[in-house]
Amino acid sequence: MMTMTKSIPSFVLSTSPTYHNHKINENYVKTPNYFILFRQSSRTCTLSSNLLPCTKICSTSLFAETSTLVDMDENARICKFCEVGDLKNAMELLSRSEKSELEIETYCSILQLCAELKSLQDGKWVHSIISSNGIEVEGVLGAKLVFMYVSCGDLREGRRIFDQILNDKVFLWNMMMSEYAKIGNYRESLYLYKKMQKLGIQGNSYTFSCILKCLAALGKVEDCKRMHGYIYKLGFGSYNTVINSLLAAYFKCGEVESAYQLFDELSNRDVISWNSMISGSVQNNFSENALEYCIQMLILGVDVDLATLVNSLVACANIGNLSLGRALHGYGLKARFNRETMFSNTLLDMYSKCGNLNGSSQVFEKMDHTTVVSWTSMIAAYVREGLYDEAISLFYEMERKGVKPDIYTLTSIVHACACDNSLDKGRDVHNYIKKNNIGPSLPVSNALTDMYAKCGNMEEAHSIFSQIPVKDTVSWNTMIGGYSRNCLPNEALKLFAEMQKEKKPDSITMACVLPACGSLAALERGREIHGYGLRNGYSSDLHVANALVDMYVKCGLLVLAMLLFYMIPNKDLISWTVMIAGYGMHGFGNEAIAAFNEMRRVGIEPDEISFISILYACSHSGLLNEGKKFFDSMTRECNIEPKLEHYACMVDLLSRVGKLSEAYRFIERMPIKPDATIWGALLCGCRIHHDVKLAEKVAEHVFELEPENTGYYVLLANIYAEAEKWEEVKKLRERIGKQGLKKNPGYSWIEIKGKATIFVAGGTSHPQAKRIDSLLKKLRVKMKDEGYSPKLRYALINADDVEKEVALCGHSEKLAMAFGILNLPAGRTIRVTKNLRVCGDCHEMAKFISKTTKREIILRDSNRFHHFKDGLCSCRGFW
DNA sequence: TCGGCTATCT
Repeated sequence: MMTMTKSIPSFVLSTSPTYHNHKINENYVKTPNYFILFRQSSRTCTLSSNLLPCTKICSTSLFAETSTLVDMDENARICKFCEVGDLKNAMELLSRSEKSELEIETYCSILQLCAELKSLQDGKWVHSIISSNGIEVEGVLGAKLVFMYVSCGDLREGRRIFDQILNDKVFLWNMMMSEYAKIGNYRESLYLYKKMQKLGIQGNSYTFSCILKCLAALGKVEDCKRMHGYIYKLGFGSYNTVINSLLAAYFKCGEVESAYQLFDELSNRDVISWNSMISGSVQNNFSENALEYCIQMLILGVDVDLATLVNSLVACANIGNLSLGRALHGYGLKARFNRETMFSNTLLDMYSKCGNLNGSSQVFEKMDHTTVVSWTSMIAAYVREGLYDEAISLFYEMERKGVKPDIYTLTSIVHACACDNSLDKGRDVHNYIKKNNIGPSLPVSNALTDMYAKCGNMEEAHSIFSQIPVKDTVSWNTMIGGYSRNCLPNEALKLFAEMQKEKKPDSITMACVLPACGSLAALERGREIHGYGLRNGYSSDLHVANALVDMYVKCGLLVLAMLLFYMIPNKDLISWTVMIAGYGMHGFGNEAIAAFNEMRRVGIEPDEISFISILYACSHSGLLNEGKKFFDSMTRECNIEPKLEHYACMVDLLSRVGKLSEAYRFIERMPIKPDATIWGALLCGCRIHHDVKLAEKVAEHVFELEPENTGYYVLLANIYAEAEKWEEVKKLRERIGKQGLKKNPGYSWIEIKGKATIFVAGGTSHPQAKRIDSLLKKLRVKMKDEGYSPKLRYALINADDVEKEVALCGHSEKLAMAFGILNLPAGRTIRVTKNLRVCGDCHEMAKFISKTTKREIILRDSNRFHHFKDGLCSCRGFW
């Protein structure tokens, strides 16, 4: 029954001798050579499917003598099956064997095979046989069982046995520790290390590599340093693997200096050490240093491997060093690394990040083997250049070529749609994802949330967001930022509060939520968030610093904003733009100009947005000539084509200073079609300068372009009212009524003790309504006594003067100011925010209140800030 | 060791 059907297979001879005695050696290699050899050979020789000829395990070379093996015992036969990887027969034989005949070695042998084949089921079966045979689980057998369970992925059961057997094998301890490290349970790994020390088991180089990795992952810098000393004390200082792990640990912890010092003192550097320096520097944003190490390697003639080139190319990409990137490209070609897909992929990405799309395309086209990474990188390259359509068509081309997109591809392509602001294309991709049953993954869901938010569809964005089972920081940030960006600041703040219960906000969260505080003028909330940032070290982040300056500007604390601005060490274009706009909003045109010039002096070139800021600042301070000069310098010096926003600023500027016909001509000569805001700016000027005739002409343009915007009808109505053309006011009201339009209601709010109270015009529902009313009446009387006359024209009602006064008294900004006086301690600044522009009568009254109550009033309207102090306003009439 | 998603300004 046991016959040998073929001649002796040669592969058996190459079997590793260590295999047979089942010694667990310390440095166990997961896929031993014999196994690979076996697999390769098995293609050329067929073995008897049933039973194999066996021999005493150790005498492999005497296979020929064993053609008749009837006398072989069960143990040897099982081991022989194991040796050739035939688990099925080995298991069968094991099940049939008498328990008294089986040796520990045999169990070990079969458990080893189970581990190699990762067959948990068979392993468990062997375990149950061992138990039912009454074999005590200890020593070598225990270790083997642990090894089997851990190898098959059942760490829990492995650990249970590990704890039972009280072993002193370093290998097994190392294995347990590294398994815990693999699943990210670094604490358990460290716990085992401590236990091991207590038992007096000396670690080896593997132990230290693993422990360093865990310490680094947990950010335990001091422990890493202690370990550093300990390693040298124990004499592991000459082990490259240990020292390289130490280098990696220092880099992981951000201890760049310690890593550099260690490397400097290192006499025995191998290529891994060098590569660690390069990749560690890159990880810590020291790409320049990384490239220096790379160059040193080349100079010293150290062998450069793929990792060296890949990491160095990443460094080139990070700092945009195209020339060195090209040189490394050349080096890689000579060394024939261009066959390595990873080399080409990195290269492709490097060219793109250095702004050389052509280079990317060339690399991509020359590649013999493209992978999904190559395609994704190419797609990202197009997105980087703003070529969204190209990116999207490349995505579908890749699809047609049968390359399956992964989550990187999908996030990239969804991002492309987001940048393209194209809801339709985004939906297509979303549908593609749904149709292809690509399970929702966190990054893709985040990207989809972002895409819908960027396309302005917050309902869809929220729907995706709410369906994410376990949200990460990015999910929350995306949603909060989406609300901020889409003018839903209350939703942003609400979600931020919700987030705090589940996830720790990071610096990006701050940058996402601060604009919401700014737009609500929610100073208290903004301050709280600022404090949170200070406590967590986020406020030194440039994005956060910029967002803070902007928030304080919009909450009316210009001085604080300035202070923070000047404390930013590395101001970027956005820092300057925020500050320039801030000066502008608060009526400090000359300061804005000084800042703009200073920005250019320090070498930061303005972009179109900073030009909007400076033009806006000029118009709000009535600086006509300066504004004209900036407008001219846009094209002449900076090569920036003025857009609608810039023209709007210029029309605004001309109109405010009373150059209405010049503004009209300016609009007529515009090379692009003026929109409603352009004509609206002129209409506003007509009101300031009481030009009814021109206003009527301009208004028709506005109504044609934006018939649904009630603000413009109200503006014209005001112009008529101020000219006391009550008939026209009435006609206009009818026109609004006929079109079913409703006037955008004016409301103002004031924050007291972190709580915002909102007032609407004529509102009487507030618990303090009576007190507010009587305070306003008293102030009105006092105003008249001191020679102020109410600006009755702003009442927009054709009624007698008393009625008009009553109507004016109920304006929301007055109610909010009065509420502030009644509820804030004496001398405290009153900060009121209004959704529309401040009314002229309210403006007058605010001046008076600031004088008579000796209070500073800071009123933010939809257009700018008004600082009232001692009866004067900072806007000096330019509003 | 390569590629992705979140942030500041009119």
